[in-house]
Amino acid sequence: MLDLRFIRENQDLVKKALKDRNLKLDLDDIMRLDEERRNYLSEVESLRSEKNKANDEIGALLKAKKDTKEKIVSMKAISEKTGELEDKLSLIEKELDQKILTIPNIPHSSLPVGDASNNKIVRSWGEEKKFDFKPLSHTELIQSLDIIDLPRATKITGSNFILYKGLGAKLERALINFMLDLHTKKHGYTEVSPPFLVNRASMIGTGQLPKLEEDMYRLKDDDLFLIPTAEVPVTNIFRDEVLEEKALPIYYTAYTACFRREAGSYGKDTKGLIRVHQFDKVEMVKFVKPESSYDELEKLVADAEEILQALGLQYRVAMLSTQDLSFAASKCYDLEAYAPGIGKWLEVSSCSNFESFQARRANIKFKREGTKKLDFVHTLNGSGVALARTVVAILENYQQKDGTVLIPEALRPYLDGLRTITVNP
RNA sequence: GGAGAGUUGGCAGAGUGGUCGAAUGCGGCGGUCUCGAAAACCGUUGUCGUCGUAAGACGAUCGGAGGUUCAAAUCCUCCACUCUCCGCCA
Repeated sequence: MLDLRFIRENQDLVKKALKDRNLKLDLDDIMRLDEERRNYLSEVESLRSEKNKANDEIGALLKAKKDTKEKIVSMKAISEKTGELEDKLSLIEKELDQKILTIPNIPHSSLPVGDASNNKIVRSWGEEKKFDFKPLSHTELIQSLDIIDLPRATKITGSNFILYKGLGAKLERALINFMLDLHTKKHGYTEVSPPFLVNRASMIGTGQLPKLEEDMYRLKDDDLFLIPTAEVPVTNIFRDEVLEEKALPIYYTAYTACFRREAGSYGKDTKGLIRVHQFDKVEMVKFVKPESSYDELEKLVADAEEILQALGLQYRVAMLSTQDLSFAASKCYDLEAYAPGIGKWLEVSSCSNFESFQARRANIKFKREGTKKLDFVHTLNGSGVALARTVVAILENYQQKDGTVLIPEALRPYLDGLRTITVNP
């Protein structure tokens, strides 16, 4: 969330952000509410002050063994009046708190303004694979190789779930290990393995709630949520904590399954592995000082890109436009790998700087050395990378004329040196 | 799942209805002493908010949310978490 005082003092900036994001949100209404709140607050606070004084006086009278009757009567009156105003104030505060949580982050000034068609391709890597045969789509490949069984996954759970089999399952595990190894050994991340279920406070902390509740799997009896991304548990590691300046930056990487209801997206990418309710992902999360967060974003993107490069997958990097940017982010790059079988660019990574937006919600601060000052950290995260779609890209890019799939060299050490995916026995 | 005990400032730990934002100890910071350091002594030491140019004044905060009361760290209810015992269990 944004700081209320910041909003108050920078209303034009916030209004521009809302406009650039194409959001209809009545900021004036929120500002009116804030003014009302502050008016009530002053009144309540001065009454409380009176009340505190009266209370002290009663204490003094009691100690001196004098009569307190009169004082108690007058304090009762103050108390009643205070109570009434406090009730009104708390209603206003509740409404205001809710509304503030619906204000998105301010897009960074470098972003293209407009809808997704304005996303800017900032660079590309690799070349389109040439085939001397007609490349198959991943849906055909997983069937013929018998490495992923979608009908049975649907039987077990429902549509858009995945059952990996044999080399399919091994490929998945190899990818996870390969990515974690690269990030921990080469990029300086510490591996963490967090819970896959989180509470409401964590979901609010990273910004999934209150806005996206219907997109989340929720366990009603416990009011817990299945994580849509490791970003949620990992960022919340430091919720309500004050970090030491010298501890920053902190780099974490985590493998988790990710669960998404994808409510309202029926009919879109419903076949195959592109849009599924559960997928594996290796995520990178950073906690950094504000002054370095944009440099850290570039490094984060490079870390994700290196995964795709090592896998030999053609990809491009898109800087998201203001309307394509997620609620909590101020700047985001998407990595899109090319899938020649279906002829599509697949979003396999999303790397964002949230500045202090999440840190403010989750209350993650750090103490600057030599000062008493507490500052919010900046948080970033990026997929490094998301798996189901990466599997699609690998299968479609590395397929051979005989219907087998070559295994990218970087993965072979994780697959006992195996070179090719052939039909599952 | 059942029974019991807890949750207080950076930490330890007192406080069971009224000058309690909270004793005391440790730690941190500043100072005295010292060539320097240690020890000792003195002082200081949370966070958030409102008003204010500022100095500052005031308010909130004793796990969270409600309630009782003129008044709550203290009493009551619910919830979360921690510990002990029992049950179940990968």
